[in-house]
Amino acid sequence: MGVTIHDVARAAGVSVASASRALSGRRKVTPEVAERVKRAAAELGYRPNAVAKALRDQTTGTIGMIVPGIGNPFFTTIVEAVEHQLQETGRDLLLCASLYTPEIEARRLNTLLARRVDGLIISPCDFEASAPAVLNAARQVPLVQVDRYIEGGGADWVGVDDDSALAQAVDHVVAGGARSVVFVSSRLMNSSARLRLAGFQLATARAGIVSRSPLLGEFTLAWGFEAGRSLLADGPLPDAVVCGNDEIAVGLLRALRLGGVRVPEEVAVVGFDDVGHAAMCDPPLTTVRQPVEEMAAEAVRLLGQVRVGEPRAAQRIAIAPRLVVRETSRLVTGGTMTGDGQEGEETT
Amino acid sequence: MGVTIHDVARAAGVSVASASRALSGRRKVTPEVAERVKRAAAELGYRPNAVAKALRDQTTGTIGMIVPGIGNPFFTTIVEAVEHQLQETGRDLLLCASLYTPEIEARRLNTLLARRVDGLIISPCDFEASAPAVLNAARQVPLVQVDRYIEGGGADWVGVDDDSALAQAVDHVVAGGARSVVFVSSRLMNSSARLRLAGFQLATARAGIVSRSPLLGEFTLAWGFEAGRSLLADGPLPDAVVCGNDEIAVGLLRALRLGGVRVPEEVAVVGFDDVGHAAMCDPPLTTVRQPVEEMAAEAVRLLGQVRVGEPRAAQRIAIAPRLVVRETSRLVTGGTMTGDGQEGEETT
DNA sequence: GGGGGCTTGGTAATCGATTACCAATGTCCG
DNA sequence: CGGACATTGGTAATCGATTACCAAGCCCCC
Repeated sequence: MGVTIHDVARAAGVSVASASRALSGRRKVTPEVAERVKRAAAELGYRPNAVAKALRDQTTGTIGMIVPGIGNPFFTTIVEAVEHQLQETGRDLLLCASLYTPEIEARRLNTLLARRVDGLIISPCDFEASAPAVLNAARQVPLVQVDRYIEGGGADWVGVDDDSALAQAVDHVVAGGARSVVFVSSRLMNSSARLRLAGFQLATARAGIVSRSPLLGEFTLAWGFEAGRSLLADGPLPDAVVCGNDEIAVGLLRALRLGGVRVPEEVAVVGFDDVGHAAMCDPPLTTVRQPVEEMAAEAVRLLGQVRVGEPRAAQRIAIAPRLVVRETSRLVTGGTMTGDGQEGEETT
Repeated sequence: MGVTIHDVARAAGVSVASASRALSGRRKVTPEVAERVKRAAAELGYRPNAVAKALRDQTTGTIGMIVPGIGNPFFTTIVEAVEHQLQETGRDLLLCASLYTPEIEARRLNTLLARRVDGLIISPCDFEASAPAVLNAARQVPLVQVDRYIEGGGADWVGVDDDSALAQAVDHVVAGGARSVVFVSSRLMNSSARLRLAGFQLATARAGIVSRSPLLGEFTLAWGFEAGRSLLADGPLPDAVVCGNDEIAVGLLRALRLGGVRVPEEVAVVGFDDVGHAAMCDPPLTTVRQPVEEMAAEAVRLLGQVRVGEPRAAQRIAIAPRLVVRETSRLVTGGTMTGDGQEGEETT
């Protein structure tokens, strides 16, 4: 604690200016001075104060990130990917959770702005309620939305191409012989839910398939389970169920299993995300893999392009995902695309 | 961007001192001045610069946290809990991942120290290699280890009581009739692996049980699967398998299922962590639940007690966990302790 | 030998908020 | 009415690193 560049300069017998120059190398100093300063710094254990540097330079080398919840494996994966990208450029991540609450989200935005982050990456929790705070923040600092976005298209966004995703999912089950397909997802509180439903409807229409009215609840295991039960109760089962995320799919699978329905023989099930437990549930889940690493890279890249106050059309980047076929859907192609993709990370 | 307290003072027609005082309320000003200043601040959209405040106050209101990986649900859960605790006191979390690599970990420690975090919470990735950097950091700033710790006991630690955990696991399967028990875990690279093995050995000895030699690999699904296969291959199966974490347990379950072994009828399986997918694998896993929220609260509390440079015996706080009985072990008690504990969080 | 130009070191301003210290004014009481 | 004391506002120092600006010294060539 507390050895400053003044101490280093004194120990080396030079001025603070020379010390700073010797250490940063931004202007030349005699080799001898450089040597003395560097040794003094090493001996004293000098560690430049990033706070002072930030104040002077008007840049903190810090990016703020806000996601609805870190308990959710999908967001976790994005956070991890973003952290990874930032490390490449020596920046650090200031992480916050909005707990799916617009008010908390707005507060977090404010503290991050007060901390003078160099940029913001956010997945706004609510399509409408998040809008004012997000737009306001975007006026102060480069801001990129990931996955979810706010209405109006006022800020840059990076996400998955939901149309492509749902088309792949629907085409896959149709190729497997399905003639009736149900979509089980979340109510339309956020952009993802909206886009996925739209993508599903587009894909089924194009495939000329009967799509029964979608079941919309929450992006949770519990809702998946409940939806599964109501499918069992409500008469003839569809040939396939496409889910808005993997949690729903897993809950649904469990309900079907308890109901004695065989998957994929009687009903095919497709999830969305391929994050966390999709590969290890039973049977392993066919799902659409979110291109998380690419999304993070793209978000960080975009962040570097935004110039605050310089009006510019908001960018929207949708990355095409890939369907990962496992065992909850019938394989029809000769060449399998089966992937496991479980990296097996260490725990505890 | 860039309205400072000087701007506010000028707009209100007072000095910066008065403006600061009116806004912070740390000294009295005439109601009239207070009113003028507050209105000016609101009109200009003044947002105090936290960087300048940090420089002046020598405190950033930021806690640094380093975990081996955020991809891992166990660490994610701790991060979430710590973030939650910090919010209570208005502090923010600067999050880093060491990627299970001591060198990266040391670098992250350095940048966090340079950013003058007010404290550090770390789960050191290596029992030995992490020690120098962690001890050095602990000399500069309050530091608390969570879950994993470094050799020598030189820094505070909060974690689970592994002896109690393993005793509960072993006693449970023994009560269910098991006479031979195998421990499948990670090689002893980190403290958790060491303590859990020790706890297991203590518990089996006390129960007078035959414990075959433990299988030690990694804390991964893949290793659990491999261990399960070798159990199947190596002759008579044990009555029960206790695992070092849930990933291992899930991998093992899958190997046993493929081998046609019924769980829990032929072999009982117990995991460790109860985080992520334990409740939703098939059959739902009996496991020891880590008291994550308590650990986080305790870590944050400890952080507040540490005074750097004030020599003090390192604290070690081991919180007793609770066994959550699900379906991979036989129930023997009349009153079941079955818990599900799946909160069902939103995704995407 | 002298002047132009280059190199290198030092002094002090800067970033923005806080606050120690001083000054001015008001209040109260003998 | 005068002095002691309380209250409130302002000025300037502070936190630590960077750098604009200035000055000194040196080289080179005419």
